[in-house]
Amino acid sequence: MKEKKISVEDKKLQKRDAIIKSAIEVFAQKGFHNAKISDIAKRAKVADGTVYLYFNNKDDLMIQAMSELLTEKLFELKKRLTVEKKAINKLYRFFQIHAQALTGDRNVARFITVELRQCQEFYEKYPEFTPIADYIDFVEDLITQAIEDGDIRKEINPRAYAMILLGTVDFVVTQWVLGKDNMSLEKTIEQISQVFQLKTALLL
Amino acid sequence: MKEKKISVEDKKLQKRDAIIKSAIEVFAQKGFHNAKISDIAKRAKVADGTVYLYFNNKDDLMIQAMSELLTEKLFELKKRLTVEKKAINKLYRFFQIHAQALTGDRNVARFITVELRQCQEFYEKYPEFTPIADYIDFVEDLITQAIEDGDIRKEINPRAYAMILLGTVDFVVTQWVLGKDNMSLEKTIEQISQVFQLKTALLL
Amino acid sequence: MKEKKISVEDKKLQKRDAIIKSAIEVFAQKGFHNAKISDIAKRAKVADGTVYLYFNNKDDLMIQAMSELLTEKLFELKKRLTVEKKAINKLYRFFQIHAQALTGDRNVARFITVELRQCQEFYEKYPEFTPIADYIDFVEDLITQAIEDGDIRKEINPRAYAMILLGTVDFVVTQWVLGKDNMSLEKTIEQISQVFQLKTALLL
Amino acid sequence: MKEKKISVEDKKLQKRDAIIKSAIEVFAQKGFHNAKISDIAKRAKVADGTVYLYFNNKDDLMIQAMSELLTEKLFELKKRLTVEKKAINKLYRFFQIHAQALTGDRNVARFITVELRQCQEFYEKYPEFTPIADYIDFVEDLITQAIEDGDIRKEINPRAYAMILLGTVDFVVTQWVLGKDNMSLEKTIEQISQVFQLKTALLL
DNA sequence: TATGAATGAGTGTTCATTCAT
DNA sequence: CATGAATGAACACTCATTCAT
Repeated sequence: MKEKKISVEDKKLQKRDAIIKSAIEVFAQKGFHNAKISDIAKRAKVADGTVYLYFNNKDDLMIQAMSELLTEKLFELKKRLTVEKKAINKLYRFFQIHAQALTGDRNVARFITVELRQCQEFYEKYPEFTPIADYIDFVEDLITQAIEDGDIRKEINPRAYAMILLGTVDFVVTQWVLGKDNMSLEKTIEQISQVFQLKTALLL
Repeated sequence: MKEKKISVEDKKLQKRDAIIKSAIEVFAQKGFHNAKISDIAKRAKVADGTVYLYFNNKDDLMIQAMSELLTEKLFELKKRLTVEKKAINKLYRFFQIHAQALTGDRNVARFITVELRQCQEFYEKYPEFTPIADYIDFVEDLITQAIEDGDIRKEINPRAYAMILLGTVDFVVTQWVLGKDNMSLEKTIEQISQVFQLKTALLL
Repeated sequence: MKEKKISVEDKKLQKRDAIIKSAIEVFAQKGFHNAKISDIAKRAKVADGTVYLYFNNKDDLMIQAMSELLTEKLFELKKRLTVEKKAINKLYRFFQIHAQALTGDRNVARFITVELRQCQEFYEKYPEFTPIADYIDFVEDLITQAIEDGDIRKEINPRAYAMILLGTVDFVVTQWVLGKDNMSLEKTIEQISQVFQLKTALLL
Repeated sequence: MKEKKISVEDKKLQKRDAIIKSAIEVFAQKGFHNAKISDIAKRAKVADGTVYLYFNNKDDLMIQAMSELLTEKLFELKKRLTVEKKAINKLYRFFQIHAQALTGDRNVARFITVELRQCQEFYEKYPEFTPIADYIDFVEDLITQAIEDGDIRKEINPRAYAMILLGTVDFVVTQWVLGKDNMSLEKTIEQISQVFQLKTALLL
């Protein structure tokens, strides 16, 4: 009985996860407005109507898909950073790892850099939806720690520097996603990374 | 006679400009996909069909509106930078002026930071549409000059540094546009500017 | 269970048939270009979108409506001709029955004589759409048989004679449909029929 | 003065004729509904608005273009038939000449066989528009004369026989225009012509 | 007369959402 | 819970017609 119940709930979760997974893929490939619920349902192997058993509407699906994707990516990223002990080192690996994480899947990269923005409607409708805030907070914390460690000058504003780092990743990945940068992404990341390290070396 | 001719041509230009202006406003407020041609026409005080006398279709209107806006903004920006003689100074004023220019009109800011991205479709359909490339090139040139002037270390890759600068502006403005940054835009800009100047002081 | 299943499938067929029926009526009354999908949908008592569940587009609906109508009419016609044993008799009844069949429904008549032609676009787009070919083949076969029976002189080209017969029906019905023939359709048919019989009597 | 006046009127006529000529060409090529006034105007080298100085609207232009074309064709046809003295001979040459006249220009043929029909709207709106009636009357007269000459049996109804002849031409040309008849038009015409002559020989 | 820029009504088609089964 | 057939609102774009010049 118990097992059965669990199995039923598992099925529920499985179905919801399948839809989220499909949604991320389809939204990423086609963009929010060009993505069709029926495409997402088909890919998740459920009926169109089933999507509405788990999500209120297309907006809701988008928001939940994004939240989940970003949460997951941030979680993975944090895990990979545990190998570094010092905040300053975590910081400079963050840049590379974050960029490389996106490089692995152009669709996901597109989803995060492009789609995430176009949804002002969402931000207005759902003010609690603050997907990038967690990233900013995380990086800001690292910088604060590095300052406390004496690895970054205390004159530097942590939030400001966080935005420089995140903004740069975002911009570079966007240019790559939109296919407007002839330089290879990896090479660009490397060059920028060097600039940051040059500067930071001097910031000590 | 001559005046009449001019007046007719002026009217044409006025009408086209009015449509472009409306398009920028409506696209910025609603986003490309939610913007209706009839809204744009109404705001420009012309008939729906008139839009199609000046533009091939909605895509074309979007692209021309963007191109014109970006060209105009870049032109203004360059003009304002002429007061500075040294490249390094131009560079550090660029950041502030560019950000302030966007601050002046939230719609314009949203248009450039948000809409400009969502149009991967455009970039695929119209590869000749490279609106940000001019900005990157301009900043890159300034950096190259500053390096030649001996004001920035020659180890720094100009393109990489250009992307750091532009990416940061873009990110900050985006956060402001999407209403997710509680700090005032101006203050953020100021703080980031200081970080850059700190670094660059050390870059000498 | 079984009945339920059948009933569902029946409903589907009923809906498709209702749309085809409406399409024939509306296309016949207004002509292809002036017929609105919404008119057809309304008459079939379905939503506009429902039409697109059963047909790809307006062209497709037109082609399928025509095909179905012509197939059905030809089937009925053949059935009614079975009472005649000899090909020559079938042939001379064909003319009358075909004409009378059209007389029964001016809309159907108009559809077949008028709309069938205006669709050169269709013939170019969909070369496999050959609605009248079956009619010509059928009549040609009858004539060939009549020749073999010795009821029509072997000097007569079957295809040529088939076109005379079909062309005449078509023309007469067209004149009637377009309301340009004051003589009653029935009377005209009768008179022409006599001419054919006169001739054929002599053809023996 | 007088010459000038005439010249002005000539210009008027020239312009009107140019528009009619263009209309026939464009209507024939694209069909009534797909033909654009602007296409016709461009081909006639006048402004769009100029068309409306000579014709009330698109319908009117269509009707006048058709009338003029048919009148002209019938006039030419009658002239070519004057070489024959006997009605019966005129009759049997009519079939060939009429068909050949159409063969010369597939667009004109399409115009007459296809477009002429689809305009039930016209026939309803403008009952005085009876373009084919003249053809029927002409052929009917020839048959009546042939009967009077003793070349066709008096049992034959002239109107009925006229419709057989005209219907056959119409059908054959239509099949050719719509590209559904593999046999060459000329050959078909020849074969049908033989059938008629066979029969008529016996009608004496 | 002649022009052609401007108009705006008109429509095929899509797709998020619902609900009877 | 799950389905997927049905719905119908929404919208880009066309083009016959007008009218100020």
